[in-house]
Amino acid sequence: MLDRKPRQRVTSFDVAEHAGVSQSTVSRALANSSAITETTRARVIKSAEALGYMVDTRAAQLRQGRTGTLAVVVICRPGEAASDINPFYFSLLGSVCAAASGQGYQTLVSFQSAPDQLFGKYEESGQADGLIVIGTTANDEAWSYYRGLSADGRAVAFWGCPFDELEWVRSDNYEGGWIATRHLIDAGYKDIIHLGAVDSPQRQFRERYEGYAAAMVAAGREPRLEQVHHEANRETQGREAVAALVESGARFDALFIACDSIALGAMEELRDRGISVPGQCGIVGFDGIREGTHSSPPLTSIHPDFEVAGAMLVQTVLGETEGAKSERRVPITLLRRGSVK
Amino acid sequence: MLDRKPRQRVTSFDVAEHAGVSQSTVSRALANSSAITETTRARVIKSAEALGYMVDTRAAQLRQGRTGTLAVVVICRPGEAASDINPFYFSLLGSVCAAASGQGYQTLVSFQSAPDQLFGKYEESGQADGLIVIGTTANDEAWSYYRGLSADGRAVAFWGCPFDELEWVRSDNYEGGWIATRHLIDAGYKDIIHLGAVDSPQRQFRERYEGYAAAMVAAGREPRLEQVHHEANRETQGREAVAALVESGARFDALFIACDSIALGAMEELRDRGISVPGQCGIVGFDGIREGTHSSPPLTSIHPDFEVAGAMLVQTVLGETEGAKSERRVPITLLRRGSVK
DNA sequence: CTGAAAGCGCTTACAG
DNA sequence: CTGAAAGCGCTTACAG
Repeated sequence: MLDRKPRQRVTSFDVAEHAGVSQSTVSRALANSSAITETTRARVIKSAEALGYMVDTRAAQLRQGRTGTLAVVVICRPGEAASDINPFYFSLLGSVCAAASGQGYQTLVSFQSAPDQLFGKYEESGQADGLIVIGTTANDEAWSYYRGLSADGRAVAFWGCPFDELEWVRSDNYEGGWIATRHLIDAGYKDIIHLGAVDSPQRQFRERYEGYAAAMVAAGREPRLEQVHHEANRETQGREAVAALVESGARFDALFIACDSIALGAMEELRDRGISVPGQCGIVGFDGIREGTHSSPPLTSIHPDFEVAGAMLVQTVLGETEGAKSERRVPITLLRRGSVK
Repeated sequence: MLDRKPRQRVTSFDVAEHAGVSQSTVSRALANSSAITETTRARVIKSAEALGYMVDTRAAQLRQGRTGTLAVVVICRPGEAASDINPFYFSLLGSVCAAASGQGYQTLVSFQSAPDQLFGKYEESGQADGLIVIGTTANDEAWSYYRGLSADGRAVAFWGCPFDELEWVRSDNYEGGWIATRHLIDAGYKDIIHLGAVDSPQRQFRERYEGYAAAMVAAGREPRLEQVHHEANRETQGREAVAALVESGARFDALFIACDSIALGAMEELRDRGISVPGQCGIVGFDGIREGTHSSPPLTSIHPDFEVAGAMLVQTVLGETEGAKSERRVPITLLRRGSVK
C-alpha cells in the first residue's frame, strides 16, 4: 500500500500561496502565535483545511530541537516472544503510553531481548527526548547496557530495575507486603509463610518480604521465608516451592506470595495435593493480574495503581519529579477476591 | 531529567572536521555507500566513535522523505483505561511491534478511545509511513473515522475491523469454528450449541459461527445459536447467555463459545449452577488467552499464531501482500487444555 | 503585525 | 573517490 500512494506533500508554502500570505505567517498562524491577527489566522486556517495541510511534525521538531517523543523499551527474556510477556507489564505499557499522551508526547515502543540488538540511544539519534525502560525479567546484558546509558547522563526512567542508583519508579512493595500479611492475620490464619526471594535481582521481591516480615514481627510472630528458584518460569517456581514446603513437613495455613504468577502455580500445586484454598490455606499474591480473576478460587492480591505508575514514569523521565526516589512509589490496594477466608 | 542534560549535539560536521574529510563523505561513509574507500570509511567510523556521534534519524529521514516508522493505534472502548485492555490485543500489539522491528520499522503506539481525540493522520504530519489499527471493541466513531482515512488512499491495515472493504487481517475464524466443533463432536458430545453473535460488528464472530454451523451440518446435526447481548462486558455476556440457555430448558452438553472472555464468564455461570465442565458440558473458546490457563478447568480454545498475525499486519500496511484478502488469514491451532473430556 | 532569510542535520544530485 | 551546494519542511531571530 505504501507505494500505491501518489499523495504529493502539501507544504506551508502551498498554504501561503493559497491564502496570499508569506510562509512564515502560515507557520505562526497555525502555531497560534499571538503576533497574528485573528482575521489572518482565520484565512490561513481556511486555506490549510482546503488543501488538507498538516504541519510536518518531523521538520518542525528538527528545527525546534526536540522530538516530542518518549521511547519506551520493554526488556524481555532472551527468546521470549513479544506477545508472550506477563500481562502485568503490558498493562503498565498501556498506562505509560496513555500518560505520555496526556503530557503531549508520542511513544515509540520496542521490545528488546537479544544482547546484540539492544538499542537505547534515542536521544543522540534524535528519535526521542527521553527513555522509559520496563524490565519484565532478569536479563543481565540488557540491564547493564541500560545502566550504562543512564550513567552517561541520559534521561532514563526505570521500572523493575535491579540497581538502586538509577532513576526508578516502584510499587509500594513494603506497604503491600504489610497489608497482605495483616489481611491474612486478621482473617485468623496462624502460620503464615512468605514464598519469594530476598536475593533476587528483582529488588521488589525483597521489599515485599520486608513488609511481610515487619507485619509478622509487629504481631509477635516469626517471619518465615520459602525461597523460590529462579531457573524455572514463575508458575513452576510456585509449584516447586509449595512442593518443597509440603515435603519439608513445615506447618503453614497461609502464604503471602511475591507475585501472582508464582501464586497461580502455587495454587495449582496445592490443589493437586488436596489442600483447599482458602479453607486449609489462605493465599495473597502481588500484582493483581487479570488471570487471578478466573483461577479457582480467584486470587486475592495486592494491586498497584497503573495510572499512577504510568504517570510517575513519564514525570520521572521528564524530570518533573522533585524530591527523593522514595517518593516515586506507586500506591497499592488490597484486591479481595477469593483466596482468603 | 531532560533539563539536566547539557549534552551538546555532535553533528556530521564535527565528525568531518575530526576525520579531516568533508561532511558529505561522513554521511556516505556511515551510510555504507560503495563510493567510499574502506580506508576513508574506517577513519570516519573511528572519528564517529571517538566523538560519540550518531546519525540524526529525524534529519536523515526528513531529507529522504520517509519516516521508517509505522503508527499503531489501539482502539479502546470509550472510558476504558489503556491498562485494562483485553490481553489478547496486548499480545497482538507486541507481535506487531516485533514484526515491524524485524522489517526495520519503529513503532509509534497510541491508545485511542474518545471521539474528539482520534488521530490517524500520521502520514501527512510526517510521523509514520503507514498505520496499523487494532480494534479491541465496538467504537462507532473510531471505526468510521479510520474507515474514512483508509478510503482516502492512506496506508492503513486493520485488525478487528467491522468493514469488509478495508485492508484487514483476521484469524482463520471459519476454520477455527470448524475445528472447535469437530473436537467436541469427536469427544462424544451430542448437543453442541454455539454461544456468540451473527449480527455483531465484530465480523469475526459471524465467521466463527459459520465454521461451527458447517461442521455441524457435515456431521448431520443441526446448528443451534444462543446469542449474547452486546450491552454488558464479555464475561457478563457469557454468564447471561448460559443463564438464558439453562432457563429456556434447552438440552445441551457442549458449548463452542465465540471468545475466551465470554467463555470464562460462561464457565463461572455453569459452575454456579452445578453443571460440571467438562463432564456435563464441554467447552471450547476462541483466542487462547492466558487467563484460560488458570480457570478451572483450564479452557480449551482456538489459538491464532500471533507472530504470523503481527507479520501479516506489517506486510499489509507495507503493501507487500499480493493476492486477495482471503489470503490474509492468520492460521489457528486447537489448544487442548481441560474443558473438553 | 508581517515578510525575507537563516538554519535544524542530514542525503544526494552535480562536478571534478 | 571526494567535495561544495542544494534542499527536505519547518521555526524563529531580525527587520520593517
